[in-house]
Amino acid sequence: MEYNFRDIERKWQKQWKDSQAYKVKNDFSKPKYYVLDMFPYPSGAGLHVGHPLGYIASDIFSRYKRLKGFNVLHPMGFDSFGLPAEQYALDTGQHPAETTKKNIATFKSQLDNIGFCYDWDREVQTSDPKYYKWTQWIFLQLFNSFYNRKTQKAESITQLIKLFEEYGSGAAGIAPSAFSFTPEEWKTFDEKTQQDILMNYRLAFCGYGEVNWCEALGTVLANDEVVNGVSERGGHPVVKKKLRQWYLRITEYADRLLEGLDRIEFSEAMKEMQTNWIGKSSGAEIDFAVKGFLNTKLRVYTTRPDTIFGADFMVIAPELELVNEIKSEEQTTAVDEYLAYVKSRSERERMAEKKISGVFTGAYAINPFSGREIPIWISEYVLAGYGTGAIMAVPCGDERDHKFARHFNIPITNIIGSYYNGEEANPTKEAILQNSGFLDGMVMKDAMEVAIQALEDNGIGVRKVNYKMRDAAFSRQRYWGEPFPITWKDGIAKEWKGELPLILPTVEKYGPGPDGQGPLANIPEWVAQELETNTMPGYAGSSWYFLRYMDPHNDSAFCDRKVSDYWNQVDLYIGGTEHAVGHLLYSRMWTKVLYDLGHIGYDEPYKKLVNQGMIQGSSRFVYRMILTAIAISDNNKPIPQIFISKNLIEDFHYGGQILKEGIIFNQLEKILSSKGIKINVDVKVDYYHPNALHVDVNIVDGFELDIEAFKKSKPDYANAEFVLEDGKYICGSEIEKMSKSKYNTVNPDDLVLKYGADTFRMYEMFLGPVEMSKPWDTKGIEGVHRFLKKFWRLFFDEIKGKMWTEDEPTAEELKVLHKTIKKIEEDTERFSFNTAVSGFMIATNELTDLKCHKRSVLEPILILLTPYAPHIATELWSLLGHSDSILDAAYPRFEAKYVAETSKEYPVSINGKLRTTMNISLDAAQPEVEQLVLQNDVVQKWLEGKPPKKIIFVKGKMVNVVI
RNA sequence: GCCCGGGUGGCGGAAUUGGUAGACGCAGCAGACUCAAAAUCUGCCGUUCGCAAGAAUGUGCUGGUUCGAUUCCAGUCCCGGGCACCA
Repeated sequence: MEYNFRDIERKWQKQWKDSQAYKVKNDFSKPKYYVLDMFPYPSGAGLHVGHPLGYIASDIFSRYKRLKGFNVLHPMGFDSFGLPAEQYALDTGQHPAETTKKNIATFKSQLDNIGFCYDWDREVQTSDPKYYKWTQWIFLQLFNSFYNRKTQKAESITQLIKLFEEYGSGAAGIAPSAFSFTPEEWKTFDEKTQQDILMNYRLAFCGYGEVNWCEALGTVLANDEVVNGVSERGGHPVVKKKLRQWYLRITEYADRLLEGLDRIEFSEAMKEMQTNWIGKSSGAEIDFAVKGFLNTKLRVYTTRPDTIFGADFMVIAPELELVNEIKSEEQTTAVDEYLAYVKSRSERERMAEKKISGVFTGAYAINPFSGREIPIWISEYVLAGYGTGAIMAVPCGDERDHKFARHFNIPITNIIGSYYNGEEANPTKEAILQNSGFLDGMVMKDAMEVAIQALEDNGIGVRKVNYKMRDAAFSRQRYWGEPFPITWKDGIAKEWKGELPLILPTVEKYGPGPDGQGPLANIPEWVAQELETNTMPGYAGSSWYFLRYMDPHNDSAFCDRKVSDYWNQVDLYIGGTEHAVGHLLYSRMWTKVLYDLGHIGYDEPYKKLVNQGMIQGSSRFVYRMILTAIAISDNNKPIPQIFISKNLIEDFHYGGQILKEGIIFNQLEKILSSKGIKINVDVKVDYYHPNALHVDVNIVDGFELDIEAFKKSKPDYANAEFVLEDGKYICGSEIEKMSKSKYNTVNPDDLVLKYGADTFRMYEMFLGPVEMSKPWDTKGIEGVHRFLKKFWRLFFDEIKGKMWTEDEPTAEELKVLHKTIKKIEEDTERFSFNTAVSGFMIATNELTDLKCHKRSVLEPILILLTPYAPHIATELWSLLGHSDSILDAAYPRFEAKYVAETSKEYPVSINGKLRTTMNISLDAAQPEVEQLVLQNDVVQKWLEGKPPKKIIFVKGKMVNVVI
């Protein structure tokens, strides 16, 4: 009986479905384990081999935990709202709901092919009204809450009103704002005023923000859709435009988001990225008077108030209102020109720009301590959203300021003496201050406090903690997203009074509404109800989906509290680093809000996070010659497309001269002359290089092109001709992102069909560590497939049939078994799936060599294999005569006694270089080992009769003789 | 530009805590079985020198710490991810 994977996999996938083998019950009596994948966005391109990497890892771990006796929740769903579906709708006129439905069906069938243990009854789709009902509900929780700084948590907005009624704007816990009022005044305010004030505290609030506006497309663009100031699609100009936007007040949670990192198992890199994103810093805000302006102050934020005497110029963000106010007459033209330039620049470009640019405003700030006049500049490297949007530049201490000063010939004040070499800024805190007025003679880090104190005492500055993180923009001028359950009347935002969900209406026109509004503004009935026309962004639904899986059909709550208490935090979350800051921070914040409001019992969603690396595509190229300049057709026949094999490209011409002796030329002449075409060898080609075109990697074997398949791939290529090397067409290659447009995607379906799901699963794991990015290469899959066939042969021989016996195992066989149990268990626990796969290979090779076919050895290994290759394991388990399911078998226990060793082949080094090995008892101590080693021939040869300086012996590891 | 990763044979990778670099697999080479092929099995396989024994060299690059460095430290180059409206 041979390993017929197709039948086996089909049979068991059906059996699992029919028997509901992966149904997960909310059975509170069992210990739980929650494994979560970052759910996919169901793109039209379908699943490629990069997607399942994390899913296979999580599936293996889920099945492993199940074997260990846990009630395992391992759900899957779809992040089905998003921009690409809307763009596709715009392009094709199909409704996003339709295309999304189709895409999800494709994804699901592809996922099922791989044999995942999902309980599809728990599937969630963020675009499903039954789901987004609760996204809207949570949004309203945010809308109706504020952050109480005293209690350090979210509380109801009615509580805030109570505080205002009782204590006014000065109530404890209220963040300072521009409003200041007494309880009596609050009561006299009209509704609009009250609501405007409350809007400054709501966790979901409305404000104004700048977006990339493209007039020609009538739409807002993402930063990566803007290239060099124009839209990627169409190349239309893009400018900054202020629009009313919703925001989440995530900044109030900055400290708790930082603190929470100490309680969760994320990689240090991930924690660092989040910490840097939050960007907590402490320093001071300082108000500088502006020369000639009585009531205008320039407020800067600095982390180094100790360097205030070294501030040689100020830089303010070009978009600050202040610029127009203070610019001098002579500088007006220059400033306005610069503002126009900055308006066309994306934030990304501004930050990445190496070239120094800026303009002097003509105005001067006054150093409050020395009275020195400091010129005020504008430059794109200062962004309005950071701090106050203005910095005091200290060139001797900050490299960017230093370069700026050098570039514009601004004199540099040295306040750090010999710490500054005149060439490079030095950001030290250890220097003793000079030229610094009352701070002279102090060490910088001590001067910090003194400076802040002086600022506060004189009322010109305050101590300030700042965050780089900004409040999260939470609205999109788009159609395919959750509608806000909000109505606008007389400029007041109110909770929509209907029953949730507020259904996304069907539209005829997906195009943007008037004045930069979203497509919903085109619907008269929607506008008539005064409903919000923005929709929520992609991360709304994904910020809380882990909770919905626990209780997916609950119609009266987003998740029953008893259920969320049971499943609790996600024990293991697997996903890509590209979500390091966005999604992970947002969902951490949402969890904290839900916790604060008492809806769930924990404030961190994910206990442990494992990052999967990205699988890159290995693209293949063909090289097409351009013959129009040199080919002469004597009878006006069309010139065929000619493709040159990769290593011949350079062989065609040299210095513009066609090489008549070249390999290409001979072949080319043959091909062309048969078609009545001649090459004009006298034409000089100044520049000649063939076009490199992406070719579908699926019709390339390694680097060799399948020419027939290529000809069939496009009507254009049907009559193509090829210049070959050694009879083959060799393609070029490059590692790129896996994407449909690069023709480098590989569909898992094809591999499953050819090798089976078990082979595919194990091969994806065998490629390398899950966390690491690596290029996909289908070639090696054969090896894993051969391994499974070899494993099968331990049980069945093609000719002899059944091979297993009931014999007692030998010590050697037991050693293999227990070594394998240890290896697989340890590797699985530490997510080292690639080495686990090789562990299975080693075990199979060793048992084959030992001719071991004993049930008592094979059965435990079969259980170990189940999480990795569930189909073959289940089939063999059943063939071994079991009627119960191997999915719930007892995980084998490792027993050290079977693998104990008494001696070791010690490596013996001379001066750290390995020279020989010696078998020495593991009990042997230093003196005994030294004696043995000195007697060794090889060691004696190296010693040349001299005594060794030292002998280093690490028990169980190695011996090193130092001479 | 800033933040975070990564760099080891022809290729994917292993070396878990500073202790035998290259496990396992792919590709390649030689052989067995076969009319032949497929499948399977056996052996070789970092580089250089050598018949061999062996020696030298080798984990992006330059230094350092150590009896000993792929592993730790400093610097540097290259590649990937993120930088707030792609998901």
